[in-house]
Amino acid sequence: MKTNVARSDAYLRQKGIKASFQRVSIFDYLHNTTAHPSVSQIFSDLHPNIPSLSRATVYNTINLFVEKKIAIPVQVDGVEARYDLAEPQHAHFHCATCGTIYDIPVEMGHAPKSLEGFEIHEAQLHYKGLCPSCR
Amino acid sequence: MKTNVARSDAYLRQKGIKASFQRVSIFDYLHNTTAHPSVSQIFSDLHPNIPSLSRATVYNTINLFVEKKIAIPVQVDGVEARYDLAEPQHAHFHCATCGTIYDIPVEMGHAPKSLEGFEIHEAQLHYKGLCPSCR
DNA sequence: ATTCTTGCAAATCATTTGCACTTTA
DNA sequence: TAAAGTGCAAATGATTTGCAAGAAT
Repeated sequence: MKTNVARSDAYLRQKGIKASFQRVSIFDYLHNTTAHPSVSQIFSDLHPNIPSLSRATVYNTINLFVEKKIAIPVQVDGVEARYDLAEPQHAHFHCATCGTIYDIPVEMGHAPKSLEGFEIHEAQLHYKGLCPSCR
Repeated sequence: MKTNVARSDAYLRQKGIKASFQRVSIFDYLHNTTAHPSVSQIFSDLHPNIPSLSRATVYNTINLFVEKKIAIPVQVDGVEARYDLAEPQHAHFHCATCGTIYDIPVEMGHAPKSLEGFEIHEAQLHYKGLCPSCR
């Protein structure tokens, strides 16, 4: 996985976020994984390289990213939240056996007519079942 | 709200669940609300009528219901889970302002072709935004 | 009588917060 | 050097668990 700190740095600044080393590292990490990691996973993976890193900072950063619409929380029915970069609209498939979350491209249909009168900000489509390797 | 304890009782038994007073009460409660309550809400609402009720029992019962596919957790991006009876397929709309979760009837489309090879057990469609009263 | 359920309290786990210290613009 | 970010430890809140007492079959 090639990281591009300079680009991440610029991207964050453009989003109005001060680009600290920790933030760039976390952004870069999210950019280079398809694992939809939890805060714990992010922390565990980055901690060896950034020994001073604290969980609180990961939480701070992730919450900031979500606020700025850079990342979105992926709801799985476990306890801890998992995160994805806010990329083009796609669905998620959560494998009940291995826990992997797959990105599924979809053509997001029009909202159902029953939603007239509502102002939709976000839509999430979430599947659960068995992935090809686990079935 | 008319409750029908006898019917709830029979329904639970048919699902292979021993129909204790607490379980029937909780099932009945879920049956008579559209609020998609959290465990805390269920507890607070039932506790006055069932003073001995404990939170642990509500958790036990809800988890049992989810296991038996009688109820489903509705993922909102807050902290606590909220629950819905597993009724015919519908989407949820979560109002960012008032927190209400609306049931939205939808014609669940066919799964995207990118999901070939996956075995789908559940699909959830979740909207977030402003409801008619809050926009 | 045996088995399952309940209720309480303590334990756990994810997340947030307060505050002193450090970094950065 | 003022403002913002970080890290630690303690606090909070939701959920789970261990276990003794109670209810059901």
